Order: sequence, then structure tokens, then C-alpha cells
Amino acid sequence: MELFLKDIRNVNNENRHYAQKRKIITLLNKAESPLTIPGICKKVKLSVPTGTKLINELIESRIIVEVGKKETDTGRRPLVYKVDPNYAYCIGVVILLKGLSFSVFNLEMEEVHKCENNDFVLENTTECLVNVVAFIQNAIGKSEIDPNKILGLGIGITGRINSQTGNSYNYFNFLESSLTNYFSGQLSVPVYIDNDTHVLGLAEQVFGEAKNIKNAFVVNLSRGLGLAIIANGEIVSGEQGFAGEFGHIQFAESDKLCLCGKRGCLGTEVSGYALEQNFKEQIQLGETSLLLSSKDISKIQYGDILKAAWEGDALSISLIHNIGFKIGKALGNMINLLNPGVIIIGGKFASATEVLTDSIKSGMTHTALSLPLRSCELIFSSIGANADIKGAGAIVLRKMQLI
Amino acid sequence: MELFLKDIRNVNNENRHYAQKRKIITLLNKAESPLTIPGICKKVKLSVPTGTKLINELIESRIIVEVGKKETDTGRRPLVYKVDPNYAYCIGVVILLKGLSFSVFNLEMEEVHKCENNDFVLENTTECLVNVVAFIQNAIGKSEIDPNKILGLGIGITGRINSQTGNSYNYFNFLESSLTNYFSGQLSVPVYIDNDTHVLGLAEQVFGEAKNIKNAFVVNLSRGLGLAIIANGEIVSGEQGFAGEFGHIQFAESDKLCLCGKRGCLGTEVSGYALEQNFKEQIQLGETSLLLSSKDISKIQYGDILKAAWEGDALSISLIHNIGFKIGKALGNMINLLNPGVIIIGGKFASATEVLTDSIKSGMTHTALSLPLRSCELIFSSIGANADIKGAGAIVLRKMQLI
DNA sequence: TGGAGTTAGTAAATATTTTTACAAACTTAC
DNA sequence: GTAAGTTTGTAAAAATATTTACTAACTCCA
Repeated sequence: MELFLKDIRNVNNENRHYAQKRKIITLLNKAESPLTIPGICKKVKLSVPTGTKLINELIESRIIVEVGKKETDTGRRPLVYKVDPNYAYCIGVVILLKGLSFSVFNLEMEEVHKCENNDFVLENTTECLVNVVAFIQNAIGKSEIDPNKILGLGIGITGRINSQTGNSYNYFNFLESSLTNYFSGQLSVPVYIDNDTHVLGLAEQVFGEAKNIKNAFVVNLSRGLGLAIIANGEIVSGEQGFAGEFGHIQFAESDKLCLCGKRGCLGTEVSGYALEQNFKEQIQLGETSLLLSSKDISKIQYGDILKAAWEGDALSISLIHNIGFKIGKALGNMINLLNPGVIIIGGKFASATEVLTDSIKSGMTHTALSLPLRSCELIFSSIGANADIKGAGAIVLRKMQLI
Repeated sequence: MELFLKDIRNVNNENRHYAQKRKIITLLNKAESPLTIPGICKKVKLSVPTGTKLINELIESRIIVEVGKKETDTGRRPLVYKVDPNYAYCIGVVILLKGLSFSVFNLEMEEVHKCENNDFVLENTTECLVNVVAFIQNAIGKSEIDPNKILGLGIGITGRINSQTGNSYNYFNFLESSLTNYFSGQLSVPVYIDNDTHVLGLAEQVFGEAKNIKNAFVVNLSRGLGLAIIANGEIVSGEQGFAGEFGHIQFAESDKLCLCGKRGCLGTEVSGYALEQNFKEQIQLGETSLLLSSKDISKIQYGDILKAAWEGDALSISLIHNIGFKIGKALGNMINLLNPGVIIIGGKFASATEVLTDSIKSGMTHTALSLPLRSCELIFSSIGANADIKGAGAIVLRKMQLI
């Protein structure tokens, strides 16, 4: 059994039947319900005797299990099979500027254990890295899953990441080897990495609204602004994995200095950070808000403003409207360039559906051509708060071609 | 033999050995030089006896031919094989606003016949469509190739095209069925269609500077402005095939009205048409140019200005510089979003290398983040004037998965 | 010039897969 | 409740592919 887990990790395995066995596993994993032998054989284009042989071998390896008979209208009732969800586990870790989270998922991507450190603050230091590793090791221990059953660990981290090489360019960039090498050395499991926005895009593609859609945008609108682009059914990572820097396109109306050193970055006007700044500016200009009655202005975070808008605070609504209109204009341009079938608003702003829908749409009509705009749907993410970590865990299954 | 040509057209052929035979053909087609039986078998993962059998069947079908022995340093010299370039032909047609061209290519994509109509003017009328068909029929006749040997016909046409359905939205949009259906009905060969920019991108991907590069932009800068985006090794067409409307992103500094009805489209400042307009404006403002000595101002076309710049005309150079800087800024944003490894400047402006290189690069540094910019190369197309038609012909081979 | 070493390609032996045939397990109709 | 119809899944037969063994064709070096 242990050997077989290693085989799964090795995607380019050239063992005799390996490719076909992986196809069977992937098929079962993607299927909504358990499948029959004839059904499987038809899909993977194998004869029933050969398929039966391989399936029996997989059962012997304990990766797939028989789960009773199927109800049919006619004929002999076939046995149905599925992947044993607890055959192995994958781990998702998300490292943000503020906050560190860890989840264990089974092969059906159900969360079986979770652990968070909300006090965590990301710093580009060895100490911080050591802390992250210790947190993960501790969390694995607490989860009580058999370490031999860990298929791999996927990390979503803020900043520029080369997911191919496993290098990080903004944080933990002081290592001699790649960041994935460091982690897998410390944790003794395969480690994969990507940036937080790509991870969110993967979650939407696998579990969310971008399922079965070949061309889509997933906007990660939280404290920062990012964009996962799905083109031809694949998440675009670009040549070094830097694709999606939507927050740093020069499309702002003002000339504010961005953290990246340039002026006019979209993120200076469209982001949680910008929302906080705008709020404080407006208050200083004499505007008023319900929020001030419950919280000190210096402690107000963009999450509070989103909440206040939901509760009807006029200033908050107007500021979010403004952000929606601006991001809509930028997205409209992107529609012209990439003609997506759907745009999904994810991240913390996904909850501000009512306030954002119309303003984004209005912004889009200013820039998008009518033909591609007409066929582009605007949707708000429905995966919920753990979208990012589910995406991080999904990296492992994606890399092993199981989903 | 005739039967086999039909088989090639039918990509999803489920005949016993068909997939493997197609693999062999594709391998031979893509290879720089003829291949040996052991070499082929290794690549397509077949044993030598089986591979030999299939190759012999392909030789019997006349699609591949033996072309002598290979010079080796040691051992028995193997026979080498290649696809018979004259086994079949594909046809490329390009329909622009002004100009209609036709070329026949053999399977090695060598042009074996060509035909142009420079007086052609594209109009959205039945008459014009009938003329195009007649022109193609006539050209096929003149080419003297066996009609049974035509694999298919690829059309590159200006305007919005859905290459999946074969529909055209700007020109010839009055038909009941799709434009490809109409053409293939009239011409009795499979017809594929895409817009002129995507066709140019395909040419660069298959024959040009984007070869082997997974993420690239191909700029089509001629009378209009378009962009073919290659992401993850594939040309992005978008959900309906409308991707690449680079000329209609709202990124211009001025507020000129565009043909699309919107204001601020990049194409109003960056395009051959804009160059003509700017030239005339400047002359009216009192500027002078060498061009005026040889040509009447009303008859000056952007091609003349490009030529004048090459000859050192100060006004032309300055106007093109300006265009370069602006497109550079727009491309810089795109670099942030898609992190391409190379940007290829194609179209008529590709010849203005000296004047454009620095200005485009300068524009890029204004908007692109340093990390993705550093690894992005700027190249000018080297395929030459027939890039578009070669790309149109290549659609056929691409659709049949031979390249 | 003629072995030693190497690779190509074919023929026979072996292994694998598919096809065919059929029994088992089921539903529905009469 | 039994016959007719359907589908599953296995066992034997047929087809197909791979492995192994071997000969042919070549270079290099003594």
C-alpha cells in the first residue's frame, strides 16, 4: 500500500498499467457518485475483462472500495466502486500577511481537521519561516492522521511565486534552495506552492462557479487585489508564475504612490486597503458614518466597512460603489482581451454582493465591447470563507492529476 | 488513399490504429529531419515490430515515404522516413478590408501556389461574398492541384469571429447557417475560420518566434490593432472566440471617438489608421515632412509614413515613436496580467523595428512590474509579409492535429 | 582484411488484451 | 410464477502486441 502512495505521487510513472489505473482513480474521484465496472471501462476505453483486472488490483491496494450495488431498471445489478476517501489525505496551508491557516482534506476534499493562527503576522525572516514550519508540524500532530497517508501539502502564500520552481520572491526569499524544497525537507512530504490568488482560482475552477467553464476570471478582492485568469480551461500562471497582478496595472484615475513603487496602480483605488484609506479621508473631509459610533477611526478595518455597508451605512456603500465601478471598468477591458464566460468575485469582498453587482456591471459597460460583454456572467463566489485553503489543498490533487 | 484523407480529416476517428498512426504522422511532420523506425517507435511508445507494421501501412497509403538511409557513426544504417509533402494540400485565404489573398501549401507548409486580388474591398454584402467564393474557386483551378488532395481551407478574416461555430459577426453575418458551412458547401472541402489576428498568432506559434514558448503575445499592428495571446502553450480565443480586442481597451489618453462607438479606445491612438490621422493633424499644425514632396497629403497611407520613417523623416519617426510608447504602456499592463516570455510585434509595423524598439520598451517600463518585465523579450516578427496567410493555412493542419 | 562492437530490422516465442460466448442476476409482462 | 428481455461479470478462444533471439548492415581498429 505504501508503495502505491508513492506511485500516485509520481505522475510520470511508467509502470505497465499505471496510466490506466490513474485514469480510473481520476474518473472515480471526479464522478458525482460511485461507478460500475462497465461504466468505468467505457470511459477509459478498456475492455471489461482488463478493466475488471485493474479495478481488482486497485481494490487490493486499498485505494478503491466497493460500495454496494446500483439500482437499475433492468438487467443484473452491477457493483459500484469509489475511491476510499480516507486512503490518503492532502493538506492545505494559507499564509497571508495577517493569518495562517491549516486544513487536512481527505480524497473527497472534505475538511477533516483544521487549525488557525489569527495572531500570525507574515515577515520575511527566518524566525517567521521557522514558526510556520513549527505550526504545520504541530497541526499535523494534532490532526492525528497517519503521516504515511499524507499525499502532499499545498501552500497558498501572498506575493510573487514561481509555482514551477517553488520559489518565492517577496517572502522567505532568503533561502538557498526553493521554498518548496525547504518545506518538504522539514516536513518529509511533497510540497507545492502558489500565490493566494491562483489558489483561489483553483478552488473556483474545481469546486466553484468556474467548474466546466473554459474561460473565466476569478477576482481576489480582499486587502489586496489579484486576478486568476482561466483560459482554455487552465489557470494562467505565465512564464514564471507571476500572472495575475491585476492590482498593479496602471489604470487608476489618481496618481497615488503604490507599495510597488509605481503610481496609478489599480490597487491603490481598488482594494481593502484603499477602502480603509478612502474611508478615513472622507471622514476627515467631514463625512459621517454609523461605524464611528461603535469603533475608533484608527482601528477601523476594511472588513468593518464591508459590514457597515451591509447594514446600510451610506458612506460605506458609496465608497464600495466607487470601488465596484472602477474594478468594473478594468474588468471590462479584460473582457475585451480575453472574452471570459464568467467573472467570479472572490475574496473578502465577495460578501458585498448587493452593493457591488450593479456598480461593477455599470463599470464594465463603460469599457467592454457589447458582444463579449453580453455573454459574460458576473457571479459572486459561493464557496465561502475557506475557499483559499480548499484551493491550497487542491493543488496537491491537481499536481497528482487526480482532479 | 482517398479513404485515408477522409480519415485524417476526422480527428476523432476510432479506427483500431488510428490514434497511433496520427501520432506518427504528426511526429514526422513536426520533426526537422526524417526519422528512423526505432526513433519513431521510441517517441510514440510502441515496440519496433508494431511500429514497423504501422509505418508500412502508412507507406502503402502513400502518406509517408522512405527517403534513404541515415548517416550514423556506428551500427547498421537505418532507413529514414518523412511525410510525403505532396500527399495533400491545405489552402490559406486571408480576407482584409482591402485585399484578398490565397495560397496553397503542401504538408510541409511550403507555398506551392499563390494568388492575390489587391483591388478587393471587403463589404458586408452577398455580392462581395459571392466574389470571394468565385475568386477562391478560380484560384483553386489555376493552382492545378488535384481537388481530391485538398485537406481543407483556412480563412483569416478581419472582425469578430467565433472559430468554434464558424460564425462571423462583422462581415458576411447575414447568412442563415455559419460562414464556414457556406464556404464548405460552395467549395466542397472542410473550411475553418478565425480572425486575422489569431491567424497571425498561430503563424508565430508554429513557424515564428513563439515556437516552444508557452506564454507569448503577438501584436498585430497594421491598419488596426489586435493581440493574439498565447497562454499555457495555446492561443486564447475566449468563450466565443472574441479574445484579443486590444484595440478596444480604454487606455488612450485622448477621448477620440472610435469606430466601435466608445471613446478612449487604444486603437484610436495606436494603429495605422491613427498614424495617418496624426500625420495629417501635424501637417495642418504647421509641421513638415519629406513625404509631402513625393505624395499628395490626401493620398498618404500609413505604409508611406512607415517607409518615410525608415528613410529618416523626422515627423514620421516622432509619430511612430509616440505610438510605440503608448502601445508599450498598454503592453506593460498586459505583462503584469499574463507574464509572457516573449512579445512579438507583427503586422505591417513589424518592419519599423529601429523606430519602435526603444519606444515600446520605454513605455513598458512605465507600467510593467520589474520582475515579469525582466524576463519578457521584445521581438519583431521575422516571418515576413505572408505570415497571415501561412497562419490561415496552418489552421487546417492544426485542426487536424498534424502540427 | 577481418574480428569486435554497435544498431536495424525481422522472425519466433511469449505475454497481454480483446472478442466471443455464456451463466448469473435482475425486471417486467403475461 | 414463469417466460422474455436486459445487463453484469467471468471463462475460454481469438487477436494483437511485446519480448527475446537472431541475422543483416554498418564502423572502427588492429
